[in-house]
Amino acid sequence: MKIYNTLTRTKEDFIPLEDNKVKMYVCGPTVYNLIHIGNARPMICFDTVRRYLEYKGYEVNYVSNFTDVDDKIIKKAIEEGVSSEEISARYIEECKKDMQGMNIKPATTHPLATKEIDGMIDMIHTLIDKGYAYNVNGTVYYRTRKFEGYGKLSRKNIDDLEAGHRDEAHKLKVSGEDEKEDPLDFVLWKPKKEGEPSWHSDWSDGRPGWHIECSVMSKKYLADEIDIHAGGEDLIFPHHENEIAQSEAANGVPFAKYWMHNAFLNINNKKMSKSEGNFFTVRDISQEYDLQVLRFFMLSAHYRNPINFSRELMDSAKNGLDRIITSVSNLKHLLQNTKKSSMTEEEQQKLKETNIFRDKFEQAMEDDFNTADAISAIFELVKYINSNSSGDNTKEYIESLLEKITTLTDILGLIVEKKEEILDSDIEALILQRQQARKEKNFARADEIREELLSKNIVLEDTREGVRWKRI
RNA sequence: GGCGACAUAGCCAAGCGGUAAGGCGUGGGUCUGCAACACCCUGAUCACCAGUUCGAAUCUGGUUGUCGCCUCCA
Repeated sequence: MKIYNTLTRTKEDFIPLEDNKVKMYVCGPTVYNLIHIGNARPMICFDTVRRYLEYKGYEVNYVSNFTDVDDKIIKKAIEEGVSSEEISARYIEECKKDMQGMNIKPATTHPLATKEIDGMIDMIHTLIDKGYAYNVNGTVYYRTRKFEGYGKLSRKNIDDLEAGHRDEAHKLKVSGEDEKEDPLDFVLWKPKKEGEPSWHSDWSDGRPGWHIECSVMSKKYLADEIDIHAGGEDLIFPHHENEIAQSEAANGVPFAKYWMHNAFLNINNKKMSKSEGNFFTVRDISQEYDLQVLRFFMLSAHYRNPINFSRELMDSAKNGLDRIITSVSNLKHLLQNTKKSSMTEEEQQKLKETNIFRDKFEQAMEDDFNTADAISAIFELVKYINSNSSGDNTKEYIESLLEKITTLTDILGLIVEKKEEILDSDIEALILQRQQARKEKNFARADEIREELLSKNIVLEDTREGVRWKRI
């Protein structure tokens, strides 16, 4: 299996630190609002990575945090006149609902920054002791130049960073800037301002900087050295660069073996932002589409390529996903009509042929999780199934086909089996009435009933094996 | 200014040196009482220029264009 490692900018063979185990950390959202569809991309991509690793037999310890102390949370709390905890608790709940809709597995652990303050204080002490950090009037800074490998992930030259101050940014002097030994230094601990949540420390009553939390949670719930650290590409600098500086200086071992970063999701080729008015939450999208469509859409491109989001592309994704769902529901429908008997020789042969699609799927996933290619293998399997299954087949054969395809869709986290829904008895009666009318060639009445059911979002499809219906 | 990514049919998107996967859409056909589903058929020489090679969408150099990071941000 190959993984593109941002650290080396090459695809590398994946070799876990511990046999059959994977320690994986994914930077999670700051919970000050409903998550947006941009937040959804890393969640979906790396959930899929996890699912494939598990399919391959690895035991995955998957940790993803919620950042629940932050300027934006505090701001929102002040606006609403409630506590920061209330804001973060609310949006963690909402986030979990969205994740469920997108069929994202809960992490092994979802740590909260505010519950890990002690660990952060400990690590900051270690960094100070080792000379990598210093306290100025209650604010603790990381001594960036002291860390030799600084810039190795983002490939930034430490001197360019200073010289390259952008014009606008230059004017915005952060308060406390003058206290730093070096403009490059970043905050590990800052004193509270009036009304802000705070914790006691030797330096001041205050709160941690953003970067330290991931270093600490990764260490606590995984290990000093982990296999995979992932997140959006914008986190490469400064967030992940700083995490490396903190963790490696404190722990004395490499932080993460593989760094994975997903590209952005854009709207009309522009970065999504509130000021542009092209901002969508996952909740917005769920009003109009099943979130499975969003998941399928995200996976239809490689995770390292930027993707564009639009209604047209979502509609296209919906139609594509429906093709897979239809094929699966067709198999389930056949299952109710096949005679129970063991597979014929011909069927066994055909089943064997489907292995090429599974192999193609795996090859795609082995190559840095090429989900776009993996999906094409699923479509080829769909076509094969549609052409090689009918009411004449045995139950065992149809069941095997069903298992083949759902194994693959499960890896991508796509739910393609619709729940068995009980039809209301009067709807069932209408379907029977329509069948009777068709038998009597009273097609006008038959169409009338179909229209009536359509108005209730029930679509009927007449097949050789009887009437199939679905909700739309 | 520094660093980086990308450019493949109407749209989306694989491809990583050997003569262009897949999906959506379009048009035609088969099946069907009709419809839907499904199936068959239908489309590109890969931004441009130059080079390396027996051979390039795939490698090198250049041109043009789009985007991202360098600042909170998935």
